[in-house]
Amino acid sequence: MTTKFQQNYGYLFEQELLDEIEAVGIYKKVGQGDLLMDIGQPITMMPLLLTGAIKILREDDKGDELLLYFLETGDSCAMTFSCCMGKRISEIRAVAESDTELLMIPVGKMEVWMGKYKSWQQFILDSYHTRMLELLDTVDTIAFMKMDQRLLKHLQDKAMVNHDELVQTTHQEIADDLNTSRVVVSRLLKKLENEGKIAMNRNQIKVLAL
DNA sequence: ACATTAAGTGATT
DNA sequence: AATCACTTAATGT
Repeated sequence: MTTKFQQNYGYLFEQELLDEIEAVGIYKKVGQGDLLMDIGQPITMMPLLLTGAIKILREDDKGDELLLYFLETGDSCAMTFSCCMGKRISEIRAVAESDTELLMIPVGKMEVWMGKYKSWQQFILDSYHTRMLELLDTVDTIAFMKMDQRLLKHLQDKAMVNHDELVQTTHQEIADDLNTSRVVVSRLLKKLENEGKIAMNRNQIKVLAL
């Protein structure tokens, strides 16, 4: 665990901060599909991803989900930052996209470190910035791209975060992530297959056009 | 062999 | 692009 942490974050922080993080951070391992954080839940810890990936979802009043973006190794969750601005309730849901190892930091510490370590402050601001860009990208995607393009992009993203062009999922799951119906996904996937961009089998899709 | 779950299809809005 | 109402195919027990 220590080595994985050093590998991904070692170059970011000074030794003193690294020591503090290792002293106070709680190592956690979660399996694919595990719920890490839900809407309305109080935030007490902020995660630093060591391996794996997490998907961040929003939910509408009817319980329909929409995927916002993925978090990968080296990322943290921007929503946890806002809890330092007074609000301590999560606005999003976080689900493990794959088996994931995390280092959980108590939110109290991140406030203290903001003042104490320049490198930490920089890390938080950078993270916030990249999350913001990710979010803008998905807004663009939802607003301007047609379903077939969104679908292909989603598959490519999924292949990317899992480091595997073979995506293990069902049409229904994809439909949930994109907030559309399974029938539509099935039809568009068939079209993509005919175009030679993907190959399909039950429960798995191979992304050929990366 | 049977039940369950995933995926395909045509028609309608 | 969504929904309905099936059908067909793959898989688990």
